[in-house]
Amino acid sequence: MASSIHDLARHLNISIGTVSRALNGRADVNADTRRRVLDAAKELNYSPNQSGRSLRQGATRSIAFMLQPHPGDQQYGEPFFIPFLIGLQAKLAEHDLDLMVVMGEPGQYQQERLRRVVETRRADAVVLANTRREDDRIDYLSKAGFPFATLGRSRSGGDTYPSLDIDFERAGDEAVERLVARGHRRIAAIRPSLDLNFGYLFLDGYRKALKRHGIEVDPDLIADGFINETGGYQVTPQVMRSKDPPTAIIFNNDAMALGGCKALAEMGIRPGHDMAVIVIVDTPLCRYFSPTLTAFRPALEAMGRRLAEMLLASLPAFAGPEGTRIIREVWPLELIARESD
Amino acid sequence: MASSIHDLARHLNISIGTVSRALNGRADVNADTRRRVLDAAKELNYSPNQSGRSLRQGATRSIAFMLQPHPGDQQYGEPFFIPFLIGLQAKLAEHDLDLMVVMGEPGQYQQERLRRVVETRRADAVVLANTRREDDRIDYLSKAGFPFATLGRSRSGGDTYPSLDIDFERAGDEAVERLVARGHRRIAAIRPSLDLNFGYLFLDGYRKALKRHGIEVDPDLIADGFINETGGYQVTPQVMRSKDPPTAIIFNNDAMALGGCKALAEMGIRPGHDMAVIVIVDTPLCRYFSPTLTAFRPALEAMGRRLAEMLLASLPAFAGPEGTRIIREVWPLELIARESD
DNA sequence: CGTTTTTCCGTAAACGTTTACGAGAACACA
DNA sequence: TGTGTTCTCGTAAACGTTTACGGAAAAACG
Repeated sequence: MASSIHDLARHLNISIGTVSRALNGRADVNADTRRRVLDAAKELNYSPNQSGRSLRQGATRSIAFMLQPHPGDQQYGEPFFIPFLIGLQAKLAEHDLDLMVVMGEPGQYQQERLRRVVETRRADAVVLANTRREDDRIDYLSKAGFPFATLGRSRSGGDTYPSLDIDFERAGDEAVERLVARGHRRIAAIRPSLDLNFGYLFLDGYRKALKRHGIEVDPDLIADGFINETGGYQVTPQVMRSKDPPTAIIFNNDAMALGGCKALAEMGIRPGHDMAVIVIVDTPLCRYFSPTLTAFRPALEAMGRRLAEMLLASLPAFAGPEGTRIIREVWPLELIARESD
Repeated sequence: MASSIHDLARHLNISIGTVSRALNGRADVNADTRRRVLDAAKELNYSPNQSGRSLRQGATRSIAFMLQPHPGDQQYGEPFFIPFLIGLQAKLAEHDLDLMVVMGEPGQYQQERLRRVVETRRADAVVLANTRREDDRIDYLSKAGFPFATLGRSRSGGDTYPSLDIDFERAGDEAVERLVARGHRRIAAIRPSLDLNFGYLFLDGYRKALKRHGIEVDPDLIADGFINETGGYQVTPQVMRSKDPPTAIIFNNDAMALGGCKALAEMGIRPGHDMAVIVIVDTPLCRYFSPTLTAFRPALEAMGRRLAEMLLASLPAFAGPEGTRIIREVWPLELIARESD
């Protein structure tokens, strides 16, 4: 069924070496011979077997994308990652690279799946998502000398790998800026309690902007919750119990915002009327919720394409003449003004 | 860096054949030798190179999942496929199989990507999504003798491959049943205009239930639109212009329902008050929209796991002693009653 | 025409596995 | 002791490529 390079060579009465060179565009093959080989390849419907190539060249031409569920949950933060994945895959496809999706199992030792990919050499590089502040996957890959890039910054591993992140600090800053401009002084911040770096970055921006406006940072208005709807629902009443309650809340996650709005509704507080709400990192849900939620939106698909480029630029096999470059970028978000603030 | 089976054999002073047999659990190796091999493998951190295995065994141990964008659009129907993908990947991982995600490019010849995977033998089998009524990908794979399974039924290819689908016919029937029970007689049906099989199945169930209740099927109440929000927005006014307008609408797609509700709102018609709305195939958006949308929900993650099992059962290399079985299943949906009807 | 260079191609090794085959050693049995 | 059986392991081929090397033929050059 599957024709091999031997079949092709036999059919043309030439050696497999020449066939291979012809197909791979090498210079030392006669123009006429090359044409005959290419024609015959089309006729016999020949494509080189990837396993054979991989073995010989020591490269699989596939990139693994690893998603890690949040501990204690089976959520991966999907609505966020899908557009990113689409962009990533599109750019990789341009380079004839395949994308393998690896998901850590909820509640299992996370590195298991990653190790398997790395040790059995199933992929040439890895893209990590859900980056933690301290991320043992990064430590492992660094130590193993395995190429990788991350979506999100981490403290682990130094500046030795490409990374692409959203400017959460600036988003936190701008959110405060916008609310202050609309007259708010009591602004709460609700973020995930996990060791996710963006929660810290967001809060840095939030604090910075408050200070710039001479507003005291009130610890009672800052709360951490689990990064899903339930988390937002549970933690929002906490900031409302402050002796001087907020008039605005910035949520660092869409799901938490939805849960938070539910909690507010139960307290008789209407987001968009009695309470300004801003979400950092927009997802489709923000657009359809009632009231529609003002949110900061990243260009996720473009980011997927960009991170693929950055990863490729760091791989010796793909890097251009200027050699291997480690690039790190932080992208701004776009404010989508809606009804909730 | 990467240790090979040769390193391991040299280290133990035995042949690579014995090492391989020991690692693969073959019977003809001394128990003591096997222990020494396994220990040394752990010590030297050895894992077999997948490219080598693939080449020798003629199997890559990876399955490709192909998503196809709707023509003229760059949408893949993501919110629907993600839970499915999670289940699929989880079950495949249990069998040490990798998942490769292949996305057709919008506006490009769709089979291109698929051919590449098949011809270069990058995967052992394919799972198709977005199945069309007549699907040339199915024709291609059948003709090529390449193993595959589909999410969704198709007319192409006969009963020669495993498939798993939602019972759209029954959902259409039940939706009508529910609306009739609530007193509705003028019930509209809005479905995608593309050659997607579920649109036809849904309509069959819709018609069947109407007839059972002696309600005439009014062509003015049936409309096709593009399968996204804009499509729903554009086509909904069409059924409202009927001389005897509907009091209920069943949408065959979540995005179309959202667009439809927007159109209704602009006409001063409030879903859930002046108009009953039911959606077939629930997504998270239905839960957060206002009003929340009554919808039929499939068990997508379980379906992903199930289709993986069905595919594996059809593969000679994985099929049990009873041989290769082709299984086709149609799963029911669960009605999630909310505010909109 | 002799020499050097270039063009083109075949040979064979290598990538890391798995596995069919066969052989030596140990054992059982008469 | 001789014969047959069972365990255990080494040898070597094979999977389908790519590529270093060398050599024959052709072209270029003096």
